[in-house]
Order: sequence, then C-alpha cells, then structure tokens
Amino acid sequence: MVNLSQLNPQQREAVETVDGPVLVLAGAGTGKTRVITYRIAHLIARGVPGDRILAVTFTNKAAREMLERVETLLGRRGGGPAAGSRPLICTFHSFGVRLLRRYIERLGYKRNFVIYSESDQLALVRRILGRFAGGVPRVDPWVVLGWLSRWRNGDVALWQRLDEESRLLAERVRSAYEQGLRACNAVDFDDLLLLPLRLFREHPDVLAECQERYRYVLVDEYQDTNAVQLELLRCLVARHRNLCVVGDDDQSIYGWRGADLTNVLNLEAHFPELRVIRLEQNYRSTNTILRAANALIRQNARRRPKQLWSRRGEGAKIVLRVYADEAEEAAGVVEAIERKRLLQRVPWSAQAVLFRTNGQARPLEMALRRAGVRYRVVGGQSFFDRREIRDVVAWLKTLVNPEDDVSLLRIANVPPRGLGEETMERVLALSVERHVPVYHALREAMTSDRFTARARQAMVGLVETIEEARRAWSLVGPGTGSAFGAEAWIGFFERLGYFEMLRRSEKDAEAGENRVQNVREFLTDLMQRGNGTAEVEGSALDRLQTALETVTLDAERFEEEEQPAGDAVTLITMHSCKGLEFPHVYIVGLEEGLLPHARSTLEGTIEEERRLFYVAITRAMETLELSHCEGRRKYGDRTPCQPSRFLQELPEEVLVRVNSGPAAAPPVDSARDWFARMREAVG
DNA sequence: CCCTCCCTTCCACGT
DNA sequence: GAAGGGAGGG
Repeated sequence: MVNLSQLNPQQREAVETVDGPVLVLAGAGTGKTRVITYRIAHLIARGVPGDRILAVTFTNKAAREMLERVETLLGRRGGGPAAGSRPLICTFHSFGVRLLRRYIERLGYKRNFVIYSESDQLALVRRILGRFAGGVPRVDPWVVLGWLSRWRNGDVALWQRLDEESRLLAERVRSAYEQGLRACNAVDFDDLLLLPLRLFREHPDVLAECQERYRYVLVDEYQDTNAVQLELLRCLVARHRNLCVVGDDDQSIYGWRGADLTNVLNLEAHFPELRVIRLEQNYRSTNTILRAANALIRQNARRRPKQLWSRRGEGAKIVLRVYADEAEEAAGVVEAIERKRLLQRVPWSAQAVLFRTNGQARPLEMALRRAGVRYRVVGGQSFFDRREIRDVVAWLKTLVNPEDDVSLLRIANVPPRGLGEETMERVLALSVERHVPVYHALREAMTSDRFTARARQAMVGLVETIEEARRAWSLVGPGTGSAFGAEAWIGFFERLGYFEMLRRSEKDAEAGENRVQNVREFLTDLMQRGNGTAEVEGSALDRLQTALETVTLDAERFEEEEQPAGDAVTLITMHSCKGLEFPHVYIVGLEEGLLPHARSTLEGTIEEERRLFYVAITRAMETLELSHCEGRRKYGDRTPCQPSRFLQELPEEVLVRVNSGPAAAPPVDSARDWFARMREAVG
C-alpha cells in the first residue's frame, strides 16, 4: 500500500476518491503534482493494472517527471509495475500521435504522415496566400494562421467578428490549407487532437477499445484544456466516468491558444455528479507573498473563489523598484543577485528573473555576462529556428515522406543545384494542375520538354538523391548489423554538399563551422533518440519518423541538453515558469503595455494578464522583487512607460518601495569594478 | 540563376 | 536594433 499519511486531509481525499468524476482545484504550490502521482500509485497499489491508467499533461517535461515520481513511489515499496503495465503518462498531443500511428489509415491518410511544425504551417499559408494574391492588400500569414487554428478548434465567435472580406479570404484559405495538408499526407498540431476526435466519432470500435483500455483518466493542468480536448476526454470516460482533473482556474494563461476557462468553471454541466475538492494550503511561499497573490487575483470576476495560506511565516516584504530604463533595470537585478550570493550565500541557481516577453531577456543577458554571472535561458528562441536545423529537418522529413510538399520545396534547391524559384514555381503549377504532390510533378517534369535540359538534369539529380537515400535507409534494419548512427547521416549531408554550403554561406569561417557543428550535434542527438526508444522494429527510415516526431513535439528536450545544469541564474518567461518554484524571484518590466500586454488590452483579456502576474508571483518561495522602468527602448528609440495597473492592486503593507534612482544602480561601465570591489569586501 | 545590399517589419506567450 | 524579404546587379 502507498503511504498516504504524508498528505493533508484534502490531498488525501483527492487521492482516495477514485471512482467517478473529480475536480481538484489546486491553488499554486498546494501539492498538485503530488496528488496526481499519489493517486496513480494508489490506484496501482489497489490492484488496478498500470496500463489501464492514462494521465495527460501539457508538457513532455511534466510527463517525464510524473512518470519518474510514480515509479519511485511504487518502486520504493518493491515490485513496481511490470514493464508492460506501466501507466501511460503523456501530453495530449503525443497521445494523439499514438492513436494516429495506429489508426490513421482509417481516416484515409498514409502511415508515413509527417507532423507540420509552425514554420511548415506558415510556409503553407504563405504559399496559399501567394496563390490568391489578386489585389488583396497584403495579409499577415501569422494572423491568418491564428484564425485558422481558432476556427478549427471551434471558436465560432472569432469567425463572426471578422469583416466580410476577411471572412471570405479566410474561408478560401482554410479550405486550401486543409486540402494542402491532406495532399501532403501531413498533419498539424491541431490535427493531433482533431483527428483522434474524428476517429472516436466515426469508428466506435476504436473508441470502445480506448474506453476499455483507459479505465482511469487523469488530467494535469486542466485549466489549459480547450474545447477539443474536453471533447476527447468526454468520449474517453463516457462509460466508466472515472475522470480526475486537477487544475487551477487562477493559473489559466493559455487562452490565446484556445484554452477555455469554462472547462473548469462549468464542469458540472457535463458531470452533474462531480466532486469538487479544494487544495488551499500552500507549501511554497511566505504569507507575505501569498497575501499579495490573493489580493491581486481577487480582482478577477471569472473564477472559483479560493484563499491560499501557508505555515511558512510572514517572511520579508516585497521590494518594488523603479529604474530609468531596461539597461539600468538589468544592472540593478544583477546587483541584487550578486548581493544575495555574496552576502547571504544564496547560489545563482536559487534565483530567477521572470519577464513577459522573450525580447526582455536580452538586456538581462548582457548585464549578467558583464558581471560574470552564469545563467540559463529557459524557452526563448528555439534551437529549431536556426536555418541549418530547419534545412536538415526538412531534408529528413522529405526522406520519410517525399510527398510532403512544404519540406520538398524548402530543400529542392538546398544546396543550390539549379532549381531556382522560377523552375519550382512551374513544377508547383504542374502539381496543382494534375492534383498530385509536388514530388510526382517533379518526376513528370523530368521527362517533359516544357523544361530546359539543364533544369531536367537538376531534377533528376534531386529525385535520385532522395530515392537512393530512401532505398538505402529502408534496407537498414536492426538485424542487418549496419551502422545506424549519426555518422551515416552526417555522411549523407556531407555528400549532399550541405556542409560546404554552410561554410561558404558565412563570411566568418568560425560562424560557418559553428553551424556545421550544430547540425552534427543535432543529428547525433536525434539518432540516439531513434535508437533509444522502445521500438526495436522497423527500418532506419521508420525510426527516423519516430525521431522526427519528438523533434516536433518535444523540442524543449533538445534545448535542455544544450545547456548544462549547474549553478546558474534562471531567465524565464512568465508563461514557461508555471509549475516551477525558486527561493528568490525578480519580476521585471511591470509596465502598462508589457503587463498587461498592449495587445491584451485591445483584445479585452486583462483577466488573463492578471492571472499571468499571479502565476509569476506565486513562483517565489522566500523573497520577491518587482521592478518597472520609466522608459524603455522600443524598435530602436526610447519610449516612456507607465507602471502596471496591477501594482496598485497589491496591498500597500506587503510592499517596500525602494527608489532606485540612477544613483543606486552602478553606472554600467563601472559595473565590473563594482562587483570586483564587492567580492573583495566579502572574500 | 545566384548574390548582395537595402529596406521593411517586428512573434506576447508554446504543444 | 536585428533579421528576413524584396529588388537589382553580377
């Protein structure tokens, strides 16, 4: 039996109420993950086979951590679950991929489907918009992609808000977009949820099988679910109704991605027999911090009321500072960090700086580097935004599925082989005319006298390269003893001339070599993944498909491996800090326009911005420092800033206002001396 | 067809 | 202020 004595009464109730629908309202820091892991372990200990349990999370990281915790919980007591009967703990999206890998043929797709990343989606939308470019004033493909996603996820309201012209355009784009995906045998992120739902609705036998299999369904971060996810859940638990969702409406910060707060507020509508359990004892923060958080979030109208409290005492007051601009703010934060480290022996790793937008990381990084402080940036510009990585991924996707037009068009002339814009445009036209994938059109064009001999020669070269690689890699299997590894793939790109192209593309030889190195590392990493998975079956090409899925769905993992752990300050956005905690937290840029963000003011989503601030505040365990600037550089020149309206909502008695005029922060150019002196004074 | 330079635009948050 | 896209020359 799992020992439940370490849980408080509410947590215990949440763990032991195993049958029927349960909503656990778990405030920040109240032991939410603990409840889920204990609940899974408790179910297994009571004799439920592990593989009858499905736990859904929002990030892969959360899924990995949860699995680990469940295993320790069970393993410690000996005889953990047999390898075959482990609970399935994964994200909604990877759950979708699992189903699609098994059943997608029932929906008329081929098994070697690829998943389009956002940049792939964008390329497709761009192409479609280009095709429609008949006098239409230039439309932002980002905006259109946003419409599409929201429309496909059932946001009808948005659709109705568009004006006549936009709606007409959007409808044409939508239909072309969906056809485009189908034709490429590609699915996008939304499809990973939408197609499984279709599967459930059109194939009752599949649904019945899943219902039978997943007798107990748990959902973490339930406040982040959208309408489609709720539908999926309702299908899954329609029979046994053993659904346990854990979440906090006050921490719902993904509305822009379709997350719907009413899923939490109105769950009784779908499950009248719902048990609601509140967790309000916080184990993380001081009462000063909680008082600020409670006061702030109370201003929101749409919520289920709750009040956090803790046994961790009052703690230090919250410091509020004003700086002249973002450079001084950064310098001030670094100073505070070093002060804590040198005077109070607080390591860098116990401190985190939180901000609203990724762009705010830059001045902070500069100040940290100048002071010799180690740091790590969580999230931020993705490794996969690098050109060389996108090229390589497009090449690999093409090898898995040559009918993936977006990838093929991207790599057709990479490295340059004489298949420029003009030629590919004509091949594309041919593919549209014939209703076949670009790859087929390309093969047809090879022998067509509509193209010059030179172009045809180039096409033959491309097709042969693809065919040869596909043939070779589909022959390599686990039993053949041939090399599977990254070296073989590196060799492929070497022969392709890709590395040479990279080296040539940079003026600076070192920068070019750097890009080459990025690709080598990426391939090494990718192949380790393909070989490491439980899947022993299949050719190298099959494994490549699996590995590419992780690239698209779990990019975060690649980034993590990039940055070695160790003692370092954390720089992180307010969005990605959810679920984390730090002893000492600095929240910067608390200004109108940044928080609440200018766009949210326009869109009327102030409450979500307030929740975002709430999430940020509740990351802090011991101390919290807030700051805002009087002015800030924007697109080059300086603009004045007003303090965030949310600052006025914090109770005055928990704050200390420190006037950090220009005098308090050391002048930027002498920062190094200042730190040197401080170190000397301490050491 | 490829390269370079200038000009525009800027994605807020992430599976 | 940087990076990507478009126009024009090699």
